[in-house]
Amino acid sequence: MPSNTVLLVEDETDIREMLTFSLERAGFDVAPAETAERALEILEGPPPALVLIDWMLPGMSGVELARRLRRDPLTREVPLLMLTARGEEADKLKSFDAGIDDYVTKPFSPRELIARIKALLRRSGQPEDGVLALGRLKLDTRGHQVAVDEEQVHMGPTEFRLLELLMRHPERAFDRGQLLDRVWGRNVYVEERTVDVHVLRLRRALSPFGMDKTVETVRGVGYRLAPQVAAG
Amino acid sequence: MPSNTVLLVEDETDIREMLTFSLERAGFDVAPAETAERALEILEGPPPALVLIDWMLPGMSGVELARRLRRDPLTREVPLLMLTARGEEADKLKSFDAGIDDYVTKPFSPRELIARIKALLRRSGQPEDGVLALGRLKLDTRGHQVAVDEEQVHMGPTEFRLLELLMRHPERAFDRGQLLDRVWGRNVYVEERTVDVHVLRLRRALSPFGMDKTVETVRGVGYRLAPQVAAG
DNA sequence: CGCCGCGATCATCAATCTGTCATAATCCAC
DNA sequence: GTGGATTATGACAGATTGATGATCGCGGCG
Repeated sequence: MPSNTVLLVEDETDIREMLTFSLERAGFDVAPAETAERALEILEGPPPALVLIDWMLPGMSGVELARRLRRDPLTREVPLLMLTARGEEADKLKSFDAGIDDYVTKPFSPRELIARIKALLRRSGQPEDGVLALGRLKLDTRGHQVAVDEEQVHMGPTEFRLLELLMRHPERAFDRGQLLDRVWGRNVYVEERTVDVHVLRLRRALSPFGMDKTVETVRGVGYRLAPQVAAG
Repeated sequence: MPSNTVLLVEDETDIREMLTFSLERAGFDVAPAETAERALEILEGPPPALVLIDWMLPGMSGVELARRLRRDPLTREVPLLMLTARGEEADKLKSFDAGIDDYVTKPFSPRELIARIKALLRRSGQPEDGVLALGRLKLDTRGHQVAVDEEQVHMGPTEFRLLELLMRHPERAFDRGQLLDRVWGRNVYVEERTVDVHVLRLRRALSPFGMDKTVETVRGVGYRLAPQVAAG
């Protein structure tokens, strides 16, 4: 992880201080800016891990600031989170149009905000929700549990995420690099062979149910869900 | 949405007191608020089972308050009932647009109001009598009592609310942040690890009945009700 | 006051999970 | 078949994460 800093752009002093407090409490370094202009100055330095922008700002608006960040190659990939008091569709659209990754509507709990930030940092990936069912396999993302024929299966967190990814893309084979990116996270340095070990562990967890062949090896490539399972 | 508390937002003192009386008589806990602003303050704590809002309020209007509640992830699912003096179509539409679940036109009889409230709670999956039953577990939201096989179980208030939340969402796993928001209330700065301690206390309270495994740990995530209990 | 019940933290211990190796198994092309 | 390449496995040491017991503080109540 590069710079653990969150650039916070918020003009209202109370909110800015409250957020600074919450963020630091959550282990982030905070670079507070009162205006978009000040934010741009700060951005002359090393890019932050994430930018948190209030929608309403004196001077340059939050949206305009967002647009600029997106135009600059140096900040193009920094996740943007918008704070807004209104939740109207137009605003949402405008924000996403400006390249916002997520937005939080006031009032929000600091905890919720932190959760969103972490989610964003973890990856600007797809949201997860619901029950994935494939053949005898059932994976509940909400309840964080896996079952074969209604019977609970225990596995570690990594194996869970691995299985989830595979079940979300049943027909597809992933090479180890892709698995590392999508299950472990982008900038995590882990030996590719480690994937093998976790696949093994996943297979072990499923084998008591005779489903150890659920995850197939694609020699020279990587792994995928077995076609008959994928077919459901 | 823990507790069988009704959040009542009504500026006219007479009506507010009358309603408070009726509601309590019907077995609800009541959190009265004179203004929308005050209501929002109350909503910093654990979410109520239902919100009853007067259409006309000084300051922020009832509709605006309703909109806010709908935007907030924590209150999005709480049933909303609007009180209005006028019954015009336009108003109705506006209310439903704001996410109101039902509305009652003044003048109304307390009996009718209570009936509507119960209907709403029933529809949103809450037991009319305030008793949640799951397997051997029985939790009375009105009497604030828990029983296993008809036998009383003693536990602290926090453990009670914790169990209530879990029983209301049997299939779901909550992370510590969510538990803090929903059981303790938002904007409450409490160490996440504190959740562990209360889970421990809840388990202790249940263990004399061999139900200490009722609350399961989901490693790396948080806690949930054990599936077999959830199914029961 | 001093006792109690309850709640929040902290320190510490225990359970599991993780990433890597080294080594055995397999597979494929020749 | 044989050899090199690719995977599967078992074993480990360290790192995380959860469980637990003890402690401190607060507000209610004799």
